[in-house]
Amino acid sequence: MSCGSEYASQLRSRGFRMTPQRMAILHVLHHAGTHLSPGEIYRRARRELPGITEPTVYRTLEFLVENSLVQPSHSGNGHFTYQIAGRDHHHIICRACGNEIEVDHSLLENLYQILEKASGFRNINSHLTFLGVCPSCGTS
Amino acid sequence: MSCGSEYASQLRSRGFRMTPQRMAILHVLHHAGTHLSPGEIYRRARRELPGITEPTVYRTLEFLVENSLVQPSHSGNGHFTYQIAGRDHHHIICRACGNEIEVDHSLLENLYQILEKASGFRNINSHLTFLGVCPSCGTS
DNA sequence: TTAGTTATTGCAAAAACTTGCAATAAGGAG
DNA sequence: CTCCTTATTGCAAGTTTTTGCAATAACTAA
Repeated sequence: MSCGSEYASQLRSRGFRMTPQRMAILHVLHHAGTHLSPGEIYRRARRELPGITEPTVYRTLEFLVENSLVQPSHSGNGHFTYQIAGRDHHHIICRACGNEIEVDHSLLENLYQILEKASGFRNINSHLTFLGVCPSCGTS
Repeated sequence: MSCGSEYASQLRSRGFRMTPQRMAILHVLHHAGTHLSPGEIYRRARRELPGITEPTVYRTLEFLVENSLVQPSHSGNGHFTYQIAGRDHHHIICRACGNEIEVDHSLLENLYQILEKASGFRNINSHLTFLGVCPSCGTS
């Protein structure tokens, strides 16, 4: 709960409220160290706050993403996975074994500028997931 | 159906079969001109093949992706969307209005090489979806 | 501290997606 | 053309995700 008040004031300053449900989910993500699926988040949050419901978890995650406290990323299979917002990074998942590594955002910064210039879009900031074949699965 | 036999032989040469269900889905995607959600594909395919079922649509899409006849991409909300495989491109979706444009893959080619060199992964070929703010929604 | 406003939650039901398994039918062999 | 093998489908039931709405409770202001 050390970080709770930090999150709380971030939300309050934008006119939102801190609730036990949001705390529980933030706590789960804060201590997970990696991204989790909504189902897994629900299961863990329930340990801290037994009454929490699934719809609340889904809505809360969406809310926290909109407020930049949580970062969504794509799992290989087309679903979202969530982690606490922090250092900007991306993922590469091995198409063969599912193994996954992080890529620092600095490698992509250049591309983002090119994209913004070419498209006219501004403020591009997606978290990306690449699929490839990892060194140990590489055949040829 | 002009293109059907083309697809059929591609599958048969790999030991798979061409079926009315696969034909219907390929036909839908071939004529859509854009990416569609599984639900929308199901609805349209049913017009061509009334008996087709939802599980078949989901399984077929996954199958066609694995065989590179269909290209999956992420919609802004975390779900998959599908289109006929063809010219390599990516998407930028406006976070505000949902408007969406295509970006040619050539802009990213450089990045892919950098990523492969930096990570040791090979054969990186994801279709990417970026989120940004489009020119007409840009405020400041 | 209390009362009021309204953001947020839980409930219930729907929609979207997945899975296992028996029945079917595509395509090759004879 | 007919039979056989087995890839593929449909069915039925499960899980996951979404939605609407009434009840609740966080925060603000007095």
